[in-house]
Amino acid sequence: MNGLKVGEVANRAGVNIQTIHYYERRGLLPKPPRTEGNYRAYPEDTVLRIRFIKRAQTLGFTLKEITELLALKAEPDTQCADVRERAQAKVMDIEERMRTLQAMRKALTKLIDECSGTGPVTECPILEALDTEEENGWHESN
Amino acid sequence: MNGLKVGEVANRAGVNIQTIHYYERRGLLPKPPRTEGNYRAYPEDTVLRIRFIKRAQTLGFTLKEITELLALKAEPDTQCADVRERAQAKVMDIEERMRTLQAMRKALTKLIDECSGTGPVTECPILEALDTEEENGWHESN
DNA sequence: CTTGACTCCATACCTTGGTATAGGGCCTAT
DNA sequence: ATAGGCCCTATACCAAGGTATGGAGTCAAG
Repeated sequence: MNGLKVGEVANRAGVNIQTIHYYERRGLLPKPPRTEGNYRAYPEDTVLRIRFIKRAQTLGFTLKEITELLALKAEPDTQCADVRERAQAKVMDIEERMRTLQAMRKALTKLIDECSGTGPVTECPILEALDTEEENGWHESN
Repeated sequence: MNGLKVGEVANRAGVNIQTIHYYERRGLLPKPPRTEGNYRAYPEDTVLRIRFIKRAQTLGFTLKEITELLALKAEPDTQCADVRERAQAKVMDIEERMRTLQAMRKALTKLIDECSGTGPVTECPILEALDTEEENGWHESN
């Protein structure tokens, strides 16, 4: 009997079984052939495919995007530039999220600086800002 | 009849009605008194409270954390330092997320630089890296 | 008195990436 | 043949922050 059982794949790839089934449902893993007893019999390279998925996740790609990357990879007509484009779009996306976080951090540290950290909460500039704020540097020069 | 109806509050605060009910269920808004006909009759300051919540969200606080901030605010014994502490913790949290994004961006731009953007996808260094990568600068000096 | 706008409540649905559970079947060793 | 360890499917559940829907009640105007 050639092929790995799901638990074997899960062990080797370092994910759990449900995740593998989930990826199959999502279309990230092709449906493997079955044994007599209806067990999935995975080809060896399934482990590599799962690792690919996991690495792409650490780079910030969503499962939906990874599905697309895998499709590009499988398609022989794909140009390398197509992949590069996705990667560049993802960088833009990451930079956008970084800008949001920077704006948050800036606004927060400003409030923290204004707060002596002493006295009752009724005079806390942080809460006062949240109560009445009109303008706090969010909009210009974030 | 004193008190605002939920639709009025929603309009003034710029959120929708379901959100207000949701905040009430979550404990972010106190349960308002009811009219004869069982309509919620909100005090005026409910609008301010909702705006407080929305502003805190733009600073990165979750609804759970905002619930705590509101509790601190209501508690007369609270020291300003308590609030300041939350804000500082949130800054740490934001910085952690920024580091994650920076690591992603670094790894991605490295791959993009290695990719000429020409040729078939079978030779794409980006996909190759995802297939076989052992070490890509994620761990040291992120 | 009826229509339309508003409100009530409970419940389900959405996204993303899984995890958990129940009730069954398969396979191997003893 | 029976116990233990796998595996199967379907379904529900989790975080987070809402959004949507359905059926019923309320209220003011015409």
